[in-house]
Amino acid sequence: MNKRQTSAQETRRKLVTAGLELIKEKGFDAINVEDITKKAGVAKGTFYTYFKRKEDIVLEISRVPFGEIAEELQKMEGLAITEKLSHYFHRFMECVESCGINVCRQWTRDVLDPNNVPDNKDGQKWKYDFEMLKGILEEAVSIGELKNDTPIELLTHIIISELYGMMTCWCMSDGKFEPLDWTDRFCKIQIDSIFKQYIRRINYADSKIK
Amino acid sequence: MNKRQTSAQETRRKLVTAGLELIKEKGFDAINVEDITKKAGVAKGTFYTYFKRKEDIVLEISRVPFGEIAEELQKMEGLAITEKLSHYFHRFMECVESCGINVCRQWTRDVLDPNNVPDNKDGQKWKYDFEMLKGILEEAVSIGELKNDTPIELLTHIIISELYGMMTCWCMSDGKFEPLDWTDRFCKIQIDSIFKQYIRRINYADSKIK
DNA sequence: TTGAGTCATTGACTTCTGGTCAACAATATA
DNA sequence: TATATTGTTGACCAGAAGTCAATGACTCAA
Repeated sequence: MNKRQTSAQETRRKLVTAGLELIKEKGFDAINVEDITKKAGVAKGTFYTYFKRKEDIVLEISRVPFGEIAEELQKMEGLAITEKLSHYFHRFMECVESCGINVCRQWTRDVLDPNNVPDNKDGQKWKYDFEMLKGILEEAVSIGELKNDTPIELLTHIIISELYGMMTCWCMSDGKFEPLDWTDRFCKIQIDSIFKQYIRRINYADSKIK
Repeated sequence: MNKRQTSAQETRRKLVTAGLELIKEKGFDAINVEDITKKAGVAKGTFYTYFKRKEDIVLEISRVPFGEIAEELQKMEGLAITEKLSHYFHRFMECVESCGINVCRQWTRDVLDPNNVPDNKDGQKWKYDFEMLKGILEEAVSIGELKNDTPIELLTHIIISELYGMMTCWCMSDGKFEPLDWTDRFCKIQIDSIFKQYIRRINYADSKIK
């Protein structure tokens, strides 16, 4: 990587960091592009070298924490799908909590923005989540953990719906309840209920999920 | 009602109708206030006689259909709570479908907008839904259908989370699946699972919810 | 070493739109 | 009929997103 590339990468990083801090603190709508660039120490126009729209920086913010979850799941090979999903739910809400309400609000608002049609089809946060979960289910079917007639697309939608429902509800209620408490008390029951009819594992009764 | 009041009511109605049509067709962000007022046949400034912010018209749109659901539920006195909720979920998604993706998108986006702090505390759509559901649960506890230690606030949050999760997911996937199909295949299982541990009814096993 | 080409950076500028407000006109009231 | 009230109007303002031509630091091949 030459000097030019290093410097460009550094500029991008500064923008993302400045953006995250400002959105966390004041909320997406309350700040403008110039606030971000000022904090990052660059000119306004530079923002548009790295992002097409003001909104695009929000997706960037989710990339790191959610990338980590994906890695963790790959290391869980062999574990029951309910355990993987339980981990996913748990970590998802952990990220939600650490990113804060303002960032999460914007993730969901952005996903619902009809103008948000990135060139890259996977550019939307929820599509990334969707593909990741679908992969887990497909693997479970392929190793015989789930029945062959499991409606993968539908189940994936259901799980995404649970996750975004929790996140949305948490934001709506202004962070009234503890996301992790929520996950513990609720998600596991739901995961159990969603999969009961499709699961094959003999040792299911011994699963950690109750 | 005198002439002035009648005419004002009519102007408001024209604005809501025009707004609904335009949002349905083009989406909230793609239209501006002048588009709405032009279609309604009034001047731009008139909009702000009736609504504080452009966003406020979206809440107005949900008032009629969701008001109807509330009325229906009041007529269901005596029925099991699972049946009431099943009806609620069903009718909720019916409204979601009939209002269309663009309107639903905006409902959720609006609920997540930190600037959306109407004077009237119940001015936010989700708070209306919340109070309505909480009322149903409270009644169920008072008549002994649910145990006294039922965590009403938490369960209400969970149900709201299910509803908004479904709606959000439907919008995200661009209306890919049938909302009512979703309700039938999924919600009933979830309702069942959410309440299982709190329900008292002897005839629960005979409940229509399976 | 050099100089032509590349590309990140800049910030003034354009464009758009949400929201305001003072003047006006239609209606109510005494 | 005169005065008060209140819905209506549209020019205007403010603010912010996004553009673009000029700049100059850096790259690389000769």
